[in-house]
Amino acid sequence: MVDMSPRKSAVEARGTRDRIVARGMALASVDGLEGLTIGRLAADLGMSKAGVLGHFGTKQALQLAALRTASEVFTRTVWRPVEHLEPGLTRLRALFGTWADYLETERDSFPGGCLFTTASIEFDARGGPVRDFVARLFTAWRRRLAGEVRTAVAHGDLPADTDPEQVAFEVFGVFFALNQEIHLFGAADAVARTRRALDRVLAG
Amino acid sequence: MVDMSPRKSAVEARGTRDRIVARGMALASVDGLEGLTIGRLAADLGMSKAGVLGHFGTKQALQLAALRTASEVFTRTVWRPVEHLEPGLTRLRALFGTWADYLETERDSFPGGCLFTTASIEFDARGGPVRDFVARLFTAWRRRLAGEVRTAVAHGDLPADTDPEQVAFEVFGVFFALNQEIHLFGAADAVARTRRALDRVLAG
DNA sequence: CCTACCGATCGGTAGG
DNA sequence: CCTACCGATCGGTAGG
Repeated sequence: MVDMSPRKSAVEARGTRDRIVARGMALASVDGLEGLTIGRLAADLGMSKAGVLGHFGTKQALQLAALRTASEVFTRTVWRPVEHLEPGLTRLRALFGTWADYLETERDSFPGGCLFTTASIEFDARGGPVRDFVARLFTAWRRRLAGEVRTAVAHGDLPADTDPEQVAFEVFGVFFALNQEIHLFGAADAVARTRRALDRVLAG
Repeated sequence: MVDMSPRKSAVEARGTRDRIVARGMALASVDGLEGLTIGRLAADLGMSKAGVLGHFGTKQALQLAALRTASEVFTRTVWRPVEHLEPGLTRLRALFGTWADYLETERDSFPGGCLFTTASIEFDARGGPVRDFVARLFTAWRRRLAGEVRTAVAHGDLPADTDPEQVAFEVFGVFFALNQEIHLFGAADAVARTRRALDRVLAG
């Protein structure tokens, strides 16, 4: 571990780094991970550019740090609260609820909308570590969601001929639509529409 | 009409403008409408920056021109081919086909994926004319799609209690998911998944 | 963690 | 449609 400053302790440096990442997530949510510039981030935080960049080395490392932390927020606010629930349809529906809440209420962390959706659109036609990381996140969550569906089928909560991957594909589509509804249209009835859409996906 | 060049006729200038817009659409599809820079566009076309910008005046006008032309491509390749078909479920299903084809095969025009989806994500947390134009496009297409659903209901092709706006919301979600499937994942079975998803949306 | 700096590129303009 | 240029900002580095 390299001490980044002669003036701040390791604990203080860690706190500064966390503040940078948190602000970076919010800025990237609005302007994209490329639109997230070191200069604006520094000005926002009252720091020098070198002070910001010193914690990461490169812009790409900062982008990856923002995505990694955002994925921890997602895990904490969407997956974790339903982990203790009874496996099957109960947990699946609860998951849909925390997911919709995440898109609706995480305005402080992601004022410009879901950072993963933004990053997916922004990097899907490029190569490199950021694109790979985004693809891995979506793949992992798709797989996990399909697993929840499979469990619900095994419990007899959903028809035996349900295709878990197909359901997962459709559920992601619904949440993409919800994200647009909230941020492009500012629609008030977005969550009601989403709930109906998800019910239909499950009804098969 | 102001002649932009002492050396090119108005017809030639128009052709140049068209080439700029076509290349701009492709670049914006990959790097976004902000990532579309005058300098790269000029270098790509073997022109000077001033030569490019002279046709539009500002970058924002170029962005709007790219979106407007892209919307004409969309109308020509998605809506127009089904206009002559029998109104109702037949036309609706044909529309889904041209739409999926547009996402799958318009790789020359939009190598980085659907420009409207990109623009929606990129501008949804901002103000200004570009955001407004994108929102108007989506609103118009949502309304038109809902109208097709309403027609299908009126023809007895879909249940009387079908909610056309709800169906339109879900259909857009499916196409967002298809766009990701193609460009982030490069998935081969994306169209089959999409067809199944759309069937389920219509089955209600 | 800062100041001071680097070359490259940004959107845009003047003038022809 | 071009050359030549503007101030601002980009990511990043040197050195402390």
